[in-house]
Amino acid sequence: MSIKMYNTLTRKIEQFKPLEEGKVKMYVCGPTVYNYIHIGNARPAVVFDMVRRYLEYRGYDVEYISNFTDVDDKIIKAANEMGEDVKTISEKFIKAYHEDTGALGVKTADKHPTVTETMPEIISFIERLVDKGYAYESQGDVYFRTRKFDDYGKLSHQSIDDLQLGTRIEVGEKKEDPLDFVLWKSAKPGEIYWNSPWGNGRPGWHIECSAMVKKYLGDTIDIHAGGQDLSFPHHENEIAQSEALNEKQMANYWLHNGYINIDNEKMSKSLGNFILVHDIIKKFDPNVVRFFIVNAHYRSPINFSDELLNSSENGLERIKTTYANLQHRLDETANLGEEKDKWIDEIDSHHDAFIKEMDNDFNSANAVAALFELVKTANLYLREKHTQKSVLEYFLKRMDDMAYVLGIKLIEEKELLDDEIDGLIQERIEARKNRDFARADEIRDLLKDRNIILEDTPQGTRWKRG
RNA sequence: GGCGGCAUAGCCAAGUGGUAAGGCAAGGGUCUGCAAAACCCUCAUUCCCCGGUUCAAAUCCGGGUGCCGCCUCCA
Repeated sequence: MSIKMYNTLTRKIEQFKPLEEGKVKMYVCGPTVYNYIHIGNARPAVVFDMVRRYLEYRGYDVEYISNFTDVDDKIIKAANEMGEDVKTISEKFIKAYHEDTGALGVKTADKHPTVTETMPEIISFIERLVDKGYAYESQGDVYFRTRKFDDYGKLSHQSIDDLQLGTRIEVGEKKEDPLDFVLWKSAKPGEIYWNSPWGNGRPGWHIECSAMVKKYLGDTIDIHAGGQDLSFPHHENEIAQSEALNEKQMANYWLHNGYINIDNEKMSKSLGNFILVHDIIKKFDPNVVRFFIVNAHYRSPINFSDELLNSSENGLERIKTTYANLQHRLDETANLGEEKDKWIDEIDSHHDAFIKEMDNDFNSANAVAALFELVKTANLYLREKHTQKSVLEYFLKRMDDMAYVLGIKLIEEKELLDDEIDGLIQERIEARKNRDFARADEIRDLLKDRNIILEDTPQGTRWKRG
């Protein structure tokens, strides 16, 4: 068994073969940090974090890099509007990005390079493109000679001549050709700038990723990923820059995630239909948001609404309840010594299904279905009169494994109950023993008002937060 | 004008040639002191429409309809 993934470059699902056995070099385009991220920005962070987790789970050593664009027109604009400097703004939103994605269970990358700290490499990258004739200086700007790069359009499968027919490509007086794109922008008065061989200015948008990939991962990497809207022009331009300079394929596999929609339309800043992660996690457990995202295939568009989130919340609750029930039962169970039995085989079959689905282009929708099947099996097992510790532990282990890959948490931090509540629970247990059900129900209602839900099981009473 | 995606139950969503996963919601039942949780049963003779290929199509081919996206900053 091996992992397959859809490669935008070939438009096919391909067997994954890393450059180096057992290792994966992966780069994911990160955000421009001029605002809090919205759910649409969060999707690539979440789904490629899941890809990373899965590759690691399958034994790969993954080197994972994701950038922050911390200098850019939009940040300059935001800085001017807020009366702050660029650095203050970018630092603020880098911090916010880590908080928001962290809440969604996204692991920190091995390195989150910024444009500002990669400046020497960016400038040298551009210089070498100029030396090779792929770029030219024009009144303090530097442009890439798009037509000189023969493979231009290979990722988005656009013919360079069809692009010209589009009416939206700006001509620009400084360009030799309307298709040329900027590598270095000269600074306007008052703007933040760096010194360069072409005067004071700052990098264009695309060059940073080319420089960072080269610096941290090398000329050719295994996986380059990002949102679908980056495939053109961003990734196309990255390919042009990197392959023109390095004369090697930039990435073997290009992965792109689908959009998040609101009412079937792409969530975007310009439409104003975006929901900030910052805000939604005040309303829903971020764990629910994560579960919602991984519940669909990463390439499918997904609609986003409170109603759908509620549905996910209920589904996740079911999984968590089973997990808690397994743990509760574990405390009451001795190991009888019997080892191999049909339950173990059942667990294995669901785990195998999970692996098979994830192997197939990270089909987490089906992988979640496998998790639900495991939950169902666990619930059946929990109805047995006699359970074995080793089997319960194996259920928990496999649930842990799946939850790890999906990046969801199955366990709440159980804060300690205060003495009063604990006393009430004890009192109720006594009352039930004495068949004083009126008092028992009274206590249950009392606790319910305090958001403590009681469940009586043959193995005793357990509680959870509502 | 070019390139691409999608259309499956009340809702979400897999499935890309072998006879419709999974979840949410809903209804009925079992268990329970009552609940909760769980379990069982029911819930698409059918996959946007029309043709075609095939022993066999939601899946392949042709045509049509509708929605969405990229070609401009965008995850």
